[in-house]
Amino acid sequence: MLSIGDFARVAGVSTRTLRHYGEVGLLVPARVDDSSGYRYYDLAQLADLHRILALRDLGIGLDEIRKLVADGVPAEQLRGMLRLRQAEITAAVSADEDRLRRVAAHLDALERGDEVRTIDTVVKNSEPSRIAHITIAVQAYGSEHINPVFELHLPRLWEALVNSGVEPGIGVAYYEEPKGTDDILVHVGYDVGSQAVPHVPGVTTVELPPTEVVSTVHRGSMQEVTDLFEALVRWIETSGYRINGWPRELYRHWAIPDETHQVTEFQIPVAR
Amino acid sequence: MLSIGDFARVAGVSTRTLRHYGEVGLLVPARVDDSSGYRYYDLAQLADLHRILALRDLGIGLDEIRKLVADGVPAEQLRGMLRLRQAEITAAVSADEDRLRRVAAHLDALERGDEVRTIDTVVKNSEPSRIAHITIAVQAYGSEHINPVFELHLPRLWEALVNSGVEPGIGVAYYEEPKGTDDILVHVGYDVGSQAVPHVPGVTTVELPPTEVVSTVHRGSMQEVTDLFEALVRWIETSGYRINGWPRELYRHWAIPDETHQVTEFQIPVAR
DNA sequence: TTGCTCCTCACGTCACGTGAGGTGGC
DNA sequence: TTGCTCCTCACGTCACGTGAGGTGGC
Repeated sequence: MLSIGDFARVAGVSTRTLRHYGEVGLLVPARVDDSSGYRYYDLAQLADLHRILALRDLGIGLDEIRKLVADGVPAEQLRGMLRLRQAEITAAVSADEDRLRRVAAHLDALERGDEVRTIDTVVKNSEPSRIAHITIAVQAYGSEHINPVFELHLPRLWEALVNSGVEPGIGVAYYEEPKGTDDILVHVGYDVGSQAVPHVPGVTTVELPPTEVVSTVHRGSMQEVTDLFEALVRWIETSGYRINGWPRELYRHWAIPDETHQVTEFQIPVAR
Repeated sequence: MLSIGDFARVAGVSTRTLRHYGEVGLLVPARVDDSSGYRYYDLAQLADLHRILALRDLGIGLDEIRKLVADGVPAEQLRGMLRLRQAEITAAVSADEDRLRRVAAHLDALERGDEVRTIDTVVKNSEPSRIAHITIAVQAYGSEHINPVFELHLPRLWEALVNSGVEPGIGVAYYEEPKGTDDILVHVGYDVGSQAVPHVPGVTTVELPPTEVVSTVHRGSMQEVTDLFEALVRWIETSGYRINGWPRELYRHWAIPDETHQVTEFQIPVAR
């Protein structure tokens, strides 16, 4: 018979741990003194405690351990638990390795002194959206090519939608680079939710399915967002993701002419 | 201005999370309605939230994040945090990989149907101990060689100690295999704690320093413990440890002649 | 009037660590 | 009498998830 302190010392655990295991019925003292409440353990219980500690070390919860030892640790059940834990730990390792790459990507962006704070960048699932848009081909990115699309064509789309009884939501654009040409197709329009959109020449309605995206929020003017875009692409590559779709811009808060209050979300679909 | 639900949807978090961030002062709504208590967020806060989520994703605690964003996320401080997290995650990964090897070692023992339940095996730090022992050379393990040591020589050691006024603690043995010979040196004696041991011919007092050991508890007779010992060595090797000292036996509960209640702890010093 | 969104508590999670305040044997 | 060990509460941990019970606008 050992006192709780001696037993704890022999096993290399704290007395609090032993009391806790008693409380949850995992390992109750062989004898508890009636008057003093002192706990006494039998040395034979050292084997039981070892078994508990071994299972705990593998990351099995005390509840599971209790069931397991109550059943006498049948080989089949133990094998199942171990296989399960193997899968769980493997998943945890690869999640941590992914995380490690993301940390490295942020550090890399810091080192190269990227203007852009990649630390504002987040990986999330984009909401599904349905947009009514027009499509215009341009020669290159850069405001001298892009601006006309927004200034000439977009107001007409707005008008057409409103005239058809459709209430436009936030502005959305995505940039497609078809193979075999140098053109860039600017698709730009408005979120229309679940509203029916009557046929308007030149206007297409598409569903943007929900997808994993790397997202960052930009405040202010859309001049000079090319740097931000490039930093984002670099972050994606460094962090071990792969670009998996056309980049999008969501004009969350449209504020013309006071561009400083404008809020734009950039999204690039990604996959592992 | 967005309601909490809309803001949550845009950011891809739960409303509970937003309320929590408000509670802890990490991200308070731009406006709270006086009468209804409704929270309203500014779209400009989406960038702040993204930053919080990005840092959280790296495993940084909300408290740390609060300090960081309060200071405007200075590059130096951010770099420090990221480096720290890098080290922490790396440590977590390698701990998980170790764990994975231990799981595999248990599974391996199950597969080969080892008599011995390696699941009783635990890695712990042995208590430091001081023992007074005699040393006898034998030809091989096996009871026909080992038993005489215990039956002939050990009782005399006990007597000598007691006669010298020393109170022997538990029995301890360790088995040394010196290079260049086939002999096995059986060191066997008693724990003497901090008691002074007078000189007795043939008796040596040594400190067994605390060390990381793989330990398992055996109940019953010491016949046929060779299988257990071999399974233990196999477990050690499969689980990625390295044997780092001579194996020990601690006779935690000495019960002769009723050997079924005997409790022996086997320890093998290990390192990574 | 019926859904929908929003509100405020407040408990639960997991395995103990860490006091606080008190008692019994050498 | 002074240490030492042991005892029983009971809060704290971390970032929310999950009801419970209730309210205000379309």
